[in-house]
Amino acid sequence: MDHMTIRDVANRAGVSVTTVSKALNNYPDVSAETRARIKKVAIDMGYRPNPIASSLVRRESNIIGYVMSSLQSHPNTSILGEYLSGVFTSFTKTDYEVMFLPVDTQIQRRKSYARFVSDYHLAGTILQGLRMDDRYFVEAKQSSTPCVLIDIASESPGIGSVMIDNRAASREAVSYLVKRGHRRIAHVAGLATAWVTQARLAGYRDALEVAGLAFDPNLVVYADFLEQRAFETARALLRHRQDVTAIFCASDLMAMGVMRAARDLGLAMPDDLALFGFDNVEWAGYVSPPLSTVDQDFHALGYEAARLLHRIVSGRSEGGVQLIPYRTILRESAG
Amino acid sequence: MDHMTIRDVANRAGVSVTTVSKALNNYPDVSAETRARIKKVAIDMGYRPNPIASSLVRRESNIIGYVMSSLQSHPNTSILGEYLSGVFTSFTKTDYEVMFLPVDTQIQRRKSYARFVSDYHLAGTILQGLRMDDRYFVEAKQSSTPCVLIDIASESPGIGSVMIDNRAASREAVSYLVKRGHRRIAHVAGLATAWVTQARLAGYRDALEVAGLAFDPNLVVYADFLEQRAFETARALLRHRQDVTAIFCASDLMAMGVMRAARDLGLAMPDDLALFGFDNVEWAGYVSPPLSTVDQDFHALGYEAARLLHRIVSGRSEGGVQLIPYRTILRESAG
DNA sequence: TTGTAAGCGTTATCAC
DNA sequence: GTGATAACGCTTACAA
Repeated sequence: MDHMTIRDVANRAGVSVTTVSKALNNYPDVSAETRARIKKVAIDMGYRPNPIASSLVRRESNIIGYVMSSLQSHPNTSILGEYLSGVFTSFTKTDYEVMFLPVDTQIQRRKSYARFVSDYHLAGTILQGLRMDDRYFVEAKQSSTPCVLIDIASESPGIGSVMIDNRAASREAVSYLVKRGHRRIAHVAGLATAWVTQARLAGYRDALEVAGLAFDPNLVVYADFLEQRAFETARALLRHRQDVTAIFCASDLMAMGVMRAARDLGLAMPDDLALFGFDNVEWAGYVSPPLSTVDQDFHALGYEAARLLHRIVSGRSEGGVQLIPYRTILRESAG
Repeated sequence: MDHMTIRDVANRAGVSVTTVSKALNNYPDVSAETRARIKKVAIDMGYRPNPIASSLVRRESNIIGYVMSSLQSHPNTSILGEYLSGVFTSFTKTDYEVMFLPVDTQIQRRKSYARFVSDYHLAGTILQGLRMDDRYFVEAKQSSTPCVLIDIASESPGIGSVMIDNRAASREAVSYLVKRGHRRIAHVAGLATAWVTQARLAGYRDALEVAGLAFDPNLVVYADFLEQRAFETARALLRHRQDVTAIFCASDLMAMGVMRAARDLGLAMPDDLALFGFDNVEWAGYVSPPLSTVDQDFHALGYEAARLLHRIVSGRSEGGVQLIPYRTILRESAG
């Protein structure tokens, strides 16, 4: 016998398959006594229900989809492991499995989001790394399958969002630079189509406004979260605008590019140029000078995303935006 | 109608379900004409076979499992995205989906490898980041389900392995240090239970032997692939053994720890201490001094692992060890 | 070459 | 409370 089926359990327990199914799924219309006996038999036999057969008839699986964009080109892949770790830590209490659905221009998927979801009757999805203009993001919003977005705030009902308060975090970082006496603070922004890019830019402007400093559009450059582009744009900026004494970067990796540019131009850090990053990636404290940054707990983001999704799936939540705590990390780079 | 079934196609095409199934699965006993007609109808209707129903009867799914260890604590998670990207790029030509099976002491999975595989009738698995003493590694070897190991060489028949030639790569790196005149070269090794740790250590010894240098066990320390442990062990080593002028690290992250130790002790790099890393992670060229290292193409590793698995699953390969090219990257840290 | 019918292992419906 | 029976959507002997 390859593996036990519900029939085997039924035979052994001397009841019908129906009763076994009901007992194991905790239906109310089974006597406590029978239920206990059946459960014992099932455990003794090492019976495990076949999730595929179950999915077929229930038209819903216990699989959730982890949709992620830019697997290949995105520089912050180091974070992926943390996200996933959080997701699994959360799901370890449940019986969910996680299926992977990468969305990448490189990896041309034939399947649409809708098809992926319906093919496997996914219970829900978590979407991470998507940009505002991603096809899958639009599809997910229209789909009736529960989903939780990481790092995108969505007003749509029934959709969950998990993120830190990017705007407040950015405001804090830039305010710190202001407090250190900087008056010309540039901002190396990320990818324009990323939701967080807008939020962090807004926080940057907030801080300037609070300090009574004028916002200068020329001091904002977009480097698409790429080290090389940050290097290039920052170098160009620092060459033309020697009044700039501090830079707030929307990611640590871009901060690396700025550091490289500073080195290239012979600027000492933090004396000639103060720097603030974002993310607090694993090596942020090891570069020289150690990088001041905003710590995001990616594990917690993944954990809460999974938890929220689970609540939505089981009807215990309506979705909405959930904020995760962040921390401002002060190291030498910001002076 | 929620979604098309094979019946709808059969009705529309004026044939039986059986014939549709045969036509769509390219069975020989269907006339070319009927097959063409059926396929056209299916496409016109936007029909997609239900993989769950198919799996139930075929007792095999088109899902492969991506088993990975140490999701949380492992420092090299930055590499995960590259691996996955490669896997998906390879599978994009097929109809496989990827299910995630993290194995972590933190994330206590109730399921065994065998159960995971049989519950979903996985077509095969890719195992990455496992250690030699991992329970799942042992189980996978015993299982009859095809699997491919990344970074573990296995002699078992029917099992595939994909990796770079770690031993040769290490020998090359250390030989370079020898060529630069170093005579006392230490080795910061990784986790003792990782397969690559042994291979890299062997390459280190090879290089010493070729150069006629004595192997000194005291010059080998294990830092478990952790930055902090590398920092501590390297600092202790460098304090007691001031004759050491070069260090070969089994990972770039550990090399960061060594850099920190050198800074701590006031050693200039590469003049007082030359350094060689391993992996060529994204930021390896951005630290100061830029790190000499061994470039692993993690994307290619993932790609080839998936390709090999696909060949094994379809009976076109027996498994075996497949080596991926690597490159030695010389930067300032090695002098 | 095509179709009939019997499953795959569950859950849902509705009698008893 | 419990149990036949009919699905779920597909594949596959076996007939025709």
